[in-house]
Amino acid sequence: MHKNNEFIDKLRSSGLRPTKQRLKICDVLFNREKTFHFTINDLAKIISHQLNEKISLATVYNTIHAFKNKGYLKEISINSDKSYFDTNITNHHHFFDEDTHQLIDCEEGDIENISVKKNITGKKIKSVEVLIKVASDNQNQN
Amino acid sequence: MHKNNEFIDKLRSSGLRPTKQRLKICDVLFNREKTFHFTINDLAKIISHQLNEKISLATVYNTIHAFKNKGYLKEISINSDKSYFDTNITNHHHFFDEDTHQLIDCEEGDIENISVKKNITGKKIKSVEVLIKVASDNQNQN
DNA sequence: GTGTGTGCAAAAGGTTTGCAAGAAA
DNA sequence: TTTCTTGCAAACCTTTTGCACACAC
Repeated sequence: MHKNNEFIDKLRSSGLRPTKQRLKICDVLFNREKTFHFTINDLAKIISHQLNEKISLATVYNTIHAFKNKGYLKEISINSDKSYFDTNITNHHHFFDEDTHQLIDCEEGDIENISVKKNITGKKIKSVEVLIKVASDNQNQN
Repeated sequence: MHKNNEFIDKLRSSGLRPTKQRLKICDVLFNREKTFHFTINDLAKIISHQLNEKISLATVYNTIHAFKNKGYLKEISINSDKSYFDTNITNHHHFFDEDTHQLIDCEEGDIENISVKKNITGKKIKSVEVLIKVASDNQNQN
């Protein structure tokens, strides 16, 4: 919780009021060394079980969407029943482990730059995402 | 409906009984020139509104999953509230138009081969999918 | 005090499931 | 007749919404 003031500034500077709930979520998401991949459900579980705090699900959804809109989180394109988010907002790609349903960041250099040679008339490229699905050798393909 | 026998053989050969419903769905999906991208809802609408036939939603889900498992369809990785399927089962990538929610196939050559330089220990790469999100120039980014 | 944010419960939307009736082999 | 498939409704899960109350400023 030692980055609290940092979080308060961050929220204030983007027009979000630094409420208790938002600060708690900041603490879970951003007060860590490594990137964090999660679903809303993951996050809610961490808050309620691990931290024994109670934040309404609706508030978690609200906050995550607010953070995403402010650019503090990225949503990852995976075909899944739930949405996955990533605290790493740099341009990067992902491995998705089909056995464990875990995401792993690709680092720069793991994949060469993608050059897209086709244009859609009147449209601009907003993002290019690569998803590499992996599974144990003796697993049936998705 | 002139490919009916072909469909019957296809289904039989993969251990699926060629029922009226499955043949109708085959007709909608595979009796066309170009690739077809769709959601279950799209498909159900075509069947009920356009063709005025009645197939239970559960059966549509059943059939699409069976077809996917047999390799007749591909599911596309998009973060969306619904699942998108593709009748083009070759290795290829996609544009996703954020304005219209339409998918467009990338043809071979539109994107250079992706070389993945990282390995996940004990895991095998099952697929590499590229998703290029596009939108009108004056649109806010996703 | 004003405007935002929170929490709860209800609703919505997509997908899955259980089971009885029907069709294919 | 045996096995697979269908259809319906209910259940399930994630996500969204409406509204009263509480909190930040």
